[in-house]
Amino acid sequence: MRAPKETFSYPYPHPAVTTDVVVFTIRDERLSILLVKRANPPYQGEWALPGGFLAIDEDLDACAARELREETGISGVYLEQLYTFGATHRDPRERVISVTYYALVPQDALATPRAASDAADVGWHPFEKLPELAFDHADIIAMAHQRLVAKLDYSTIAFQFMPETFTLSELQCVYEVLLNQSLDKRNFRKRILSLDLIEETGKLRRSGKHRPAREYRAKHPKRVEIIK
Amino acid sequence: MRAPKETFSYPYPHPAVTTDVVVFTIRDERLSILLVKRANPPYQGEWALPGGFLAIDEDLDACAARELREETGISGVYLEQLYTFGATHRDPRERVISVTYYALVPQDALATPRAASDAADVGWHPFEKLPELAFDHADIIAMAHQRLVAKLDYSTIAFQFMPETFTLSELQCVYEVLLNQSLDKRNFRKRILSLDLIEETGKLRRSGKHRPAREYRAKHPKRVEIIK
DNA sequence: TGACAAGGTGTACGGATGACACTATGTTAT
DNA sequence: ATAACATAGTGTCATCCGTACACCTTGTCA
Repeated sequence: MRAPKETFSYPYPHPAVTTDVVVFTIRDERLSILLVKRANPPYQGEWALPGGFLAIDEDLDACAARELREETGISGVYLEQLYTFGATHRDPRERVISVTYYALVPQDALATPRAASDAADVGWHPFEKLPELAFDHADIIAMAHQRLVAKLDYSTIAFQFMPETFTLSELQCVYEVLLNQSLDKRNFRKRILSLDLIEETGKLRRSGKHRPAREYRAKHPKRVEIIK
Repeated sequence: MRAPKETFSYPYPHPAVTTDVVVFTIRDERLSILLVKRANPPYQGEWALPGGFLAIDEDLDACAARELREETGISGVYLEQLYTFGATHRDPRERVISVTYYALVPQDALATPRAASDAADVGWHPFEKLPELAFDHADIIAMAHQRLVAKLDYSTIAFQFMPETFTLSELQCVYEVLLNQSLDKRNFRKRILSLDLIEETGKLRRSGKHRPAREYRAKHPKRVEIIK
């Protein structure tokens, strides 16, 4: 991919810059994170966040989106810059600054992730039992989780986990998983509906041997608003 | 400072990494920002945020603290990473990724900033009437301000503007300036005291021809806590 | 047609929030 | 000495918001 033997020189040392992405989704009523198994050293064979080096003419956001797409096949999802990690020896090869992002993938995401060239494997891992991770990626995940949970309180970020249409029970389940506590059904519905962010599709969603539920959709599916 | 003629080569292009710092304080009951006038191109003679290139063996936080100290003489203040700006042509010289920070300086800060070698001038500018700024520094300031105001609501960050001892009226003034609205004196005192974060020094602060005020100090001056 | 399982609905209490006005005290000028 | 001044300091009440709580509805399936 890169021209061999060519080198790039600077009058003083430059660090490498990467982006890494913490990809969250909710699967089987558990918060899960997408990890790739590294095909190459360092940390060969260990699980890590999807990510990679910034191209010299590429915006940071574009790099995160590209790496996500290339390494996992996921695109078009909510993606937000998280924090920049730059401890001096976080990568054994050279000085690497990692601009980290987190992404939220709707539950249904067709994308069963596919492994890319530099990944031996790709897969979802429940947040509650993550494997050992390469680099400082465990720290990055911890910070992403903290940010995600904090944002539940004052934004509509949870909607980014929902498919195009969903039921109130499904939405409640997302909140319960993220907050790790059960919520009162009536209070939940009252609060959500008072936000005026969703509307009925008019259809019913049937699943299982019980009364079907009303189907809703977000009025502005891509928008994350600050509330209260 | 750097050895001349030495060069550093890499098999693929690396961006430069800088840190830039938005330094806030409150002066004369106005939110103000510390700017340096650039002594060298690009943007020579224009106002910019203090900041500079990351040393190859230096942590990001350390770089921000060092640049702040070198360019303005300020140290030992609250410093938090804000966001990383990396648009492809934000610096005309080469590709530059800026990891930005914001700092809060107590009102009394002895440090009348002194201009450093690569700055023609240093000075405080009221947030409400900033000059034209170099690079994308106006965007950085806008984001820092947004973050600061948001944090007022759910943390004790405002205390970082206070000197070691202060009166409740002075503290209220800080909140009023930051929120850009006046607050009810009784409700403000009730709320602040209920947080159990400050204690009386036992002394009185006299200023002007009127009743002296009780003096307080923060119980944990360096700590910023999340509240509510 | 009856058991099942989740869907869907309203009220009442308690704590927190916000509005509001007067007295206290040291300083300064006369 | 004392009176005017300017900021310090204090409590109550009404309203709103968050929370706790239980039963009927409706489609499915045996």
